[in-house]
Amino acid sequence: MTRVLVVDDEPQIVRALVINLKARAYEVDSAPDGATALRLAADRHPDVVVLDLGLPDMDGVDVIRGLRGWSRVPILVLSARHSSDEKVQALDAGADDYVTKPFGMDELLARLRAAVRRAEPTGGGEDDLVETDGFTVDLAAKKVNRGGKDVRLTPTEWHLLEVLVHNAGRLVSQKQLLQEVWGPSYGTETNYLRVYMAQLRRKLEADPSHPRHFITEPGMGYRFEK
Amino acid sequence: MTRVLVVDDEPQIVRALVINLKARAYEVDSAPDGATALRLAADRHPDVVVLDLGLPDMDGVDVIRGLRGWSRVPILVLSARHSSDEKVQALDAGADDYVTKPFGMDELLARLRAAVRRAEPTGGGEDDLVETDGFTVDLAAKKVNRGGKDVRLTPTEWHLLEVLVHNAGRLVSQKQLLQEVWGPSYGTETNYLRVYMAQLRRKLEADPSHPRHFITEPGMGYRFEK
DNA sequence: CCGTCGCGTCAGGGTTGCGTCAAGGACGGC
DNA sequence: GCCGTCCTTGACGCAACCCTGACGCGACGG
Repeated sequence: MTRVLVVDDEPQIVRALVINLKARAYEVDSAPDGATALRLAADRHPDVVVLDLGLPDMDGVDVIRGLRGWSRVPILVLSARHSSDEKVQALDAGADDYVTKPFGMDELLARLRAAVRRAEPTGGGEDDLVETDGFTVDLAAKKVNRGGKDVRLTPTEWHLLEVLVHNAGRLVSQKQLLQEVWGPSYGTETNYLRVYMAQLRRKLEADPSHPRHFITEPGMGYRFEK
Repeated sequence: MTRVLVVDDEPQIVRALVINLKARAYEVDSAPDGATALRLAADRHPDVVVLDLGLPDMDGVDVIRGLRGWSRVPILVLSARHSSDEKVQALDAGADDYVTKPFGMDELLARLRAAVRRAEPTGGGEDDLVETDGFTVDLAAKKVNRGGKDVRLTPTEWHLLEVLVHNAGRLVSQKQLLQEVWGPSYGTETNYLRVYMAQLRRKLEADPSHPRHFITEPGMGYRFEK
C-alpha cells in the first residue's frame, strides 16, 4: 500500500485530502507543521509527501531541504503563492511538483499518481535483478533468492540491503546508511549496522565469517560487491 | 550534456524554448508534430521531452503512450487546455508534469530541472576516475585499483589521497594537508605526513623508494602527479 | 669536516572499531 | 492474554588502525 504524508496547517484541507486519499486505498499520515513533518517522514518512511509551503513553524523550502538531506521521496508542493519565484525556489530545493491553491482534487490525485509511479523503479512486467554467484536480489518484487529458495528478510534487513545494492560497487558511509535506513536523526549508532550487517551476511553469504559481497571498510562504511 | 526534445507546432513557442534552452547549455531537438516527435525520440534518445498536447497530426496523449511503450524518459506536457480532465488524462497516460499556457519561462525551466534531476540514477555523478600508468582512483566509489586488484586503504590514507588527487598537479602545503585530513588544530605535525605518505607510496607506487606520482617538495609540501 | 635540518623507515603500544552473542522490550497476531 | 517476531542495547574478545619515538640518510652551510 502506498503511504502518503500530508503536511498542512489548515485542518479542513488536511481533512479533505485524508478523506480522498483513504477512499483510494492510500495509507495516510498527517502533520500540521514542519518539525512534525520531518519527524514523521523519518519514522514512517512515506512513499510520497504532500507539502504546504505556508507552515507556522518554519519555511516550507527548509522542510524540503531537510527531507532531501537524506531521502529521495517524491515531494508534491501545495501553495497559495502563485509567484514564479516561489515555484522556482521550491522546485530547485528538491520538490518534484508544485500545485497552487485552490487546486482540483482530481488533478492533485493525478499528479500524486504520477509522482508515485515515477518513483517505482519498474512499473511494468520487467524486474530488475541484481545477481551474484551466491544469490539474486529482485528490487522490484522485494525478494531475495538463494539456491532456488526465497530468503526471508525483516523490513530493516531489506531496507539496508536495498540501499547497499542500489549503490553496488560504491562505498556507502555508515552515516548515510544509518540515515537512509533509520532516519535523519541517526548517524552514530554504528552498532545497529554491525548487528544488521551480520544478519545479512548470515542469511546471504556462503561463508558469513569471510564475506565476499558485503565488504567492511573499517572506519568508513560498507560496500556491496557483485 | 542534457538533451531536450521540444514538440510543438507553433514556431514562435519552439523558437523561444530553443533559445532559452540553448542559452543554458542544453542540447535541443525539435519536432512540429507527433510522428516526427516519436521518430526523433527513438533516434536521439533525449533526456527529457517537452510536449505540446495540441498537435496537428495526432492526439498528444497518444504521443505520450507511444513514448511510454518503450521509454521512461521524463515528459513535461505543455497545453493551452486548463480543464482538469485533460490534465488527469495526460498524467495518467504517463506524463510527468503538466504546465498550462501561457507559462513563465523560469517556472518551466525549474520544472525541467526537477524532471531531469529525478531521472538521474542515484547520487548524480557517475564515477569520476583518475588514472595513472600504475593505478586508478575512483573518487565516487572510494576505490583504488592497481593491476586489476582493489587496494585496501585505511580512512586516513584515503583522506590524504583524496586531498592530493583533488589537487592533481598542484603543490599542496604540509599545513593544508594536515588541516584537511587531521583537522584545523593541526599544522606542524609533519611526522604524520611522512608516515602516511610512505604508506600510500608502498601501496600504490611501483617503486616506493623512487616515487613517480607522490612527489615530495622539501620544506613545502607534496604533489600528486598523474 | 662537522653540525643541523628535513625526510624516509621501522616497530611497538594504546586506542578505536568491528563481529558476535544474548537478553530485554515493543508490537502485532491468534 | 499468550506467543512469536523484530528491534534495540549492552558486554566481550580480537584485529586493525593511529600515534609516537628512535634511527639513518642525504643536503646544505658554517
